[in-house]
Amino acid sequence: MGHKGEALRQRIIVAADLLFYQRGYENTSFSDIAKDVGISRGNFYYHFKTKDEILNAVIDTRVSDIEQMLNEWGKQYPDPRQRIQHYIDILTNNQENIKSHGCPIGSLCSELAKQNHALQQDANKMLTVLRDWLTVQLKELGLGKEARQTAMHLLARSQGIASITNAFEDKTFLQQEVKRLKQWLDEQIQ
Amino acid sequence: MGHKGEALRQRIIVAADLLFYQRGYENTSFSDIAKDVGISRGNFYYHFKTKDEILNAVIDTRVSDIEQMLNEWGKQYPDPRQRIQHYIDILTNNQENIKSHGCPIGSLCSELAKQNHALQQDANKMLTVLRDWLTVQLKELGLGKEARQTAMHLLARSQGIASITNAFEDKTFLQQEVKRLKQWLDEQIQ
DNA sequence: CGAAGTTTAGGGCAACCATCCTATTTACTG
DNA sequence: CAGTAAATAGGATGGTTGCCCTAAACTTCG
Repeated sequence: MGHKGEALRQRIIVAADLLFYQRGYENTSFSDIAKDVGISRGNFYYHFKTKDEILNAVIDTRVSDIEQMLNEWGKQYPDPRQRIQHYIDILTNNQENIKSHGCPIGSLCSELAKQNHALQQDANKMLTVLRDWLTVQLKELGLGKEARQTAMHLLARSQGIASITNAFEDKTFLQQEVKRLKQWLDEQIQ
Repeated sequence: MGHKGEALRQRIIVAADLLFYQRGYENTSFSDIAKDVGISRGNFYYHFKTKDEILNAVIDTRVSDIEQMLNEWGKQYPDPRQRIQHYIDILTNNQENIKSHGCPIGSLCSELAKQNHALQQDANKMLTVLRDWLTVQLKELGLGKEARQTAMHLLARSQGIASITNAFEDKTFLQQEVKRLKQWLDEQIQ
């Protein structure tokens, strides 16, 4: 297989990723993606034989993007405290998108759960990667058995903030909640 | 208009409500609802001319159900503290459904937001009714200007708990978080 | 160059969906 | 009981979707 096909494959994944986020998975058609990439449906089908296949590719990409980001933070920031703060800052850094489309992880998991989709478990990997990473960070900060539970709590808080920010289209709320969440974090790890 | 039609109309709304919750709005067809009610599509169309129309009816029903519930609590429980605890208990009381289908309010708002649906604002009413009611309760408990912000925080926490419970299909997590949320509430209003 | 493999385009198909339409049955009223 | 209105059934329609198929164009390499 030539590398030209591989490059196009990547472009398709990027376009699909964005559309799935903005419009949802079911609400995005092959034609929508093909149009965005600027190719024909036939060509699209050459690269991805089913819709599940491209969803799978999008999820895989997202998971490894997350893993890479967390890895990066591990190298850049020696203090787990700092790393977790960067996790929370994801909310602030993406507030415009969150306001318009919610959390890309949470909204996808929610949609797939509703259709009992076969790839629901794969989508959950986006969450478990974050959960496990947060657990490690919290343990490094001296938390014991409760680290995992606290990590889950952090996930839930983030999801809640994204949901309400999206529903009310209110970035101010997001900012308030981020501040509150950071205060709470400081109290947990002194 | 006879009252027979009105009764069927109600049955349609109930069936649609449930299906929208379990499968999502877009993922539910006229035929699905008609089949559940046990009527033909033609009859269905006699009662609701468009899909938006039935969504509208479902939202209206949900909103007034919520209002009625809150009203009831107002009469039954003299202490706002108690009332808010009942709000939190909604999570526990519906944990099985939340595990399988998420929060009926949050997941609908999220879906409609993704499609830029005309009724998104109407769906938000389910949230604003709760927010405003929580604000009143918190003010009665002595909170001032921060009452509204705290109410929003409560909404977000609930949404987050529902999202993660649904994604991980983990009722234990829901129970842990409810406990935590009640502890937090106690700290806010002493 | 020329053959074999890779990539692209786009027409076609069966299924599904929201909606429309018409015909029939049922309920109500004078 | 007759006639009008309400209610029900289900076929028809036009649009969209995921997916299939075939032919053409392009790449690669002996």
